[in-house]
Amino acid sequence: MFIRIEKGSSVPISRQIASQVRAQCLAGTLPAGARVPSVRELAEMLTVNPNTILRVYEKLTSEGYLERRHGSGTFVALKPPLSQLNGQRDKFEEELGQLIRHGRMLGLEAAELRAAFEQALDNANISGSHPQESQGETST
Amino acid sequence: MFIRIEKGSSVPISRQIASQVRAQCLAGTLPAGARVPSVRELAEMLTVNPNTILRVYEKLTSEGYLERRHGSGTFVALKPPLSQLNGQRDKFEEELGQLIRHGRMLGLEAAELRAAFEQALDNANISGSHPQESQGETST
Amino acid sequence: MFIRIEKGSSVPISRQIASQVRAQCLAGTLPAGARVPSVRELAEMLTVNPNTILRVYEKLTSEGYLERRHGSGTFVALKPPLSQLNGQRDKFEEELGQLIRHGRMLGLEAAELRAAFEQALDNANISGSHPQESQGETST
Amino acid sequence: MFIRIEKGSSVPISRQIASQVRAQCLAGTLPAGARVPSVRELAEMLTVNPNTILRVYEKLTSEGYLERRHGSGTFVALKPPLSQLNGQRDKFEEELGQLIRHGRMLGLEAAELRAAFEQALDNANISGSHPQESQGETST
DNA sequence: GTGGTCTAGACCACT
DNA sequence: GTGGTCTAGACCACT
Repeated sequence: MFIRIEKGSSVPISRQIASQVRAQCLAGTLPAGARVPSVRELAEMLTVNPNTILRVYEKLTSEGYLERRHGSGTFVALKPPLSQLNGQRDKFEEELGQLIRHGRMLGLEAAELRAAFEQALDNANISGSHPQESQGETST
Repeated sequence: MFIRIEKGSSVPISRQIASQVRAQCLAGTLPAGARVPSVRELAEMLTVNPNTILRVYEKLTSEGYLERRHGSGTFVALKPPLSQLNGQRDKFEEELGQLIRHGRMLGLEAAELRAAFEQALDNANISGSHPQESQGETST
Repeated sequence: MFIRIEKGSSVPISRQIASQVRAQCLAGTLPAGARVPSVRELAEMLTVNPNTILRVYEKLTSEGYLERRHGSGTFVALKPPLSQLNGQRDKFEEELGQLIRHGRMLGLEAAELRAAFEQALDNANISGSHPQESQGETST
Repeated sequence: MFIRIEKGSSVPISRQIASQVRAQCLAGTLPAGARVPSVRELAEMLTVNPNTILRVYEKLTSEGYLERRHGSGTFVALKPPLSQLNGQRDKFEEELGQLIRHGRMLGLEAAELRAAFEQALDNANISGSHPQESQGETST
């Protein structure tokens, strides 16, 4: 399981972890039935208080994403709440909208915002062709 | 002054307001010396408790964005901390990166992310030419 | 932490508390890193509303005197703004000057002012030798 | 009438003026029956809003310090509330005590406080002999 | 009218 | 337990 924590962020660590686990369950990156790290393992991996991880697992279990099997570990639910995928994506779009409005308020132009977006896409390690570039490549 | 509050958001109202005012001060949308709505006015406009607004104004004053003049109102500081503009933009890019990684985790492809981004740009009322469209323009 | 509130004073409670905490941070009476009472504790100790204490802690945090750690308490900043010590002392002298001019306007003579001053020093629990007394000491 | 305003002070201008006028009435520096400057004159002298002066005069009149005679001006009351002199002096001592405790909290030693006090006395233009100096002079 | 201070109390998030 | 956010409302001070 890959989790990335932004320690400086104003978003609480527990939420950062929870939303990333949720996303990976919904996207299938964490396949149904897969075992996730134990509370202690993940706590150590992220250098976070084990209690924090415990709360996150508890919450995600109550939400139907995970299943805790006493003595054997924590697993991605066999039937994760896939119905929530669209809701999560809607929320994603909503947040993207807010963030872009914020960028606009900071005086960033459409072109600058696009540049930042493509940069961020690259950093997120997505290869997919970029419109401008592919256009240039093919037409030239 | 234009402020948009997302009441459902997990980001506290006060922070939403604060970051929007900060951005507008830095971008010059709120020019130095301009009077901002009174605590009560803004509270009414946003249907938020006046105390919440007061706290925001207090914080922004301590940060150097605003100036409160007893009995006459609250104003954009004559010398707003413009030096923070770049820091704010860096923070914006950082947040954009986080959000896009989140979208990726939700299984969204680069193309889908781009579509969502352009949609959000449109909604943010930015006309600037879109790559796809510019293609159309050149081809015509 | 020792705080003394003059409830009858025209100086708001919150400012009285703030200036005393500031002074103790600068003088080292409250050593860097030390834990200060929780919002609720101090509120109870001083029989003041917790919100008032919270505001004070917020302000002092923004000024760099304190650090709040969510869930674990409030602490004297590791690097308190010692640079402000001289400024605070200058302010002290300025206020002393104002007060003494006021005493003069009330018709108090230099001798009376000195008597009041020595009395106040005694009450402030300072042993340091008094001019008059030291005279006695040297003469004995 | 001599009034000194500290514009940077956190004490409102109106209170600074009021307390100085009160003190001068009680001390007799402003003798009973004496005419004080008109609202406009004083406002101009102190470059303060006339409304502020008006409020001060109103307040002091209601307290018995001044008398306003329509068409001819404002005067020190023929029978100013001298009974308040002791109360004002008590208040002065109380404030002196608070201030000295504050100085102590700032880490100032008794000797430093005394030096500041004598300095302030000098600045307040009081000649009265200083204990230390006079002692030194005579004994040496 | 403006902002400033303070109380009271609810509910949430974090360790 | 800790701090964080928010509401509701009183009363004061300043222009």
